Amino acid sequence: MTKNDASATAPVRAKYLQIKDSLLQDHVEGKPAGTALPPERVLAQDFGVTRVTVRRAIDELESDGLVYRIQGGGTYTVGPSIAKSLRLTSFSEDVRARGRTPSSEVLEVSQGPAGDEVGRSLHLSPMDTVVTIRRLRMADGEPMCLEVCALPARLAPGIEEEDLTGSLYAILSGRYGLEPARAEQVIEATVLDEREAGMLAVPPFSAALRATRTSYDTRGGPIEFAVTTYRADRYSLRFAVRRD
Amino acid sequence: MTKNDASATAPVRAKYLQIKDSLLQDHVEGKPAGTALPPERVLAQDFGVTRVTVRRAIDELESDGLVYRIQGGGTYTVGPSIAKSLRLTSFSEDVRARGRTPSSEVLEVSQGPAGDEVGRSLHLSPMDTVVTIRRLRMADGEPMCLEVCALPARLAPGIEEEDLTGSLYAILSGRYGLEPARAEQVIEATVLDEREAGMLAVPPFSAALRATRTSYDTRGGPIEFAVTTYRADRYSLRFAVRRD
DNA sequence: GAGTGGTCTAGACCACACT
DNA sequence: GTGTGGTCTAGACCACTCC
Repeated sequence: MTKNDASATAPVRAKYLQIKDSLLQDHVEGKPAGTALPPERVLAQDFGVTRVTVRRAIDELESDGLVYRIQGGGTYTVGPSIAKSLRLTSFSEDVRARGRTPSSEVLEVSQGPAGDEVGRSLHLSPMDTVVTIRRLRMADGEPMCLEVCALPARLAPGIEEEDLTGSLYAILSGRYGLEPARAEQVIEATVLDEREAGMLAVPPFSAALRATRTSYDTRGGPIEFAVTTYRADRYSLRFAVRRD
Repeated sequence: MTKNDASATAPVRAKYLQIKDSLLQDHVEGKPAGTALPPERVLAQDFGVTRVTVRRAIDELESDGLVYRIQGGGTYTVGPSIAKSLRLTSFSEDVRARGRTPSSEVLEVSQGPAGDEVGRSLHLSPMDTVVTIRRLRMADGEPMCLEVCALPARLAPGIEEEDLTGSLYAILSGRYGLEPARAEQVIEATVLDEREAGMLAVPPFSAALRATRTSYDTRGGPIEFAVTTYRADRYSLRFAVRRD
């Protein structure tokens, strides 16, 4: 038996994550802003763990921007309006989390040399081969963003034959054992040209958010370089920051 | 004596933060990407602390996007190109951190009713009085962003008489004892109108990043609602995300 | 198997808020 | 003073990587 009582085959889920989920359900979700959580010492007793473990769970909630702590005062909920945190999620996951249905139109799948920028980002030589996938991504059939994604061809041989209308992360994980673990991301503002605006069904020269992301797998190697252009009228980035 | 050997008057700096700084200096800054840090157990011995404390320091570096960990493998630097994290910083601090000199032109200081959006954000009634400060902010004399900031008049009486060309956070902290501790922030893309573009010295209809921020002090109350419009050609947001 | 990071325990003391 | 969150210790075992 493992240290957790999860069923034999299920992967072990850390206690602090279980406690996080439990706190989320019992003391955060649906609560008005400013609702106090029970003291850490009480929670520790309730859950039968040490205070360190409870704190770990609350650390997670805090960095998700869901609660805040006041030293000597207590821990309080932030309220229902502020939610979405900065996790590495795929477009498909993102859209589903908002209760909508993701779909994609594949505009282009090609192979070719990485070139300068992509090569540098993926730790490849500019002449190494990458697979480039260009997609228009939609939520409930409404265009949301344009995505151009480059993968080292060596890491995902034969990916051109896959159904690329769904989650790329699911394919990378399922077929190639590549698990995205972290990413570096740059967010910029840009103006759409006529072609882009047409595909996104907005007036030309509309504003857009551009996210340029390099994803790394659990072993630390780069596996994806993607540039995603989001409609400014449908997408914004919301997060909590702390001062320290 | 306190638990730290800091000089008597200096505020105590937590060990894990001291260790973070030390690691930053000795094993991160200036190191090529992929450089391994010493094992946590070794660092613990070197610093004369437990492994938990060392881990805490490395947790910070990791959430700053400066290093990444591979279970069973080690801890490695991300490299020099990726840096800036998501801390709550003022424009002045931000610009200085980039080695440039901040300045501001105060365009307007006024008092009036909060109105709907501002009132809601600051937990005030729409009729409560707020001080509105509109500034053009510059780095080395070059216009970088337009900022409109609203404060509850009750919290900062007489702030109109202060010199507002510098850091607002410094005034809030120094004169009013208000210490911003956390904030909620929304990032959007927008297009500048002629007036805004003129002030920022860019062509009309250029793209811009708009950050809408509500800041809270250490006691949990909202103290500032600010909308900042950044030139897209001078500002981008760079950060690391994890999958979990 | 040896070494690494990931999680957890059972305490302790400090700093701060509230009354 | 009492209660809260913030930091720290000195261990332990687990999961994973690399050889």
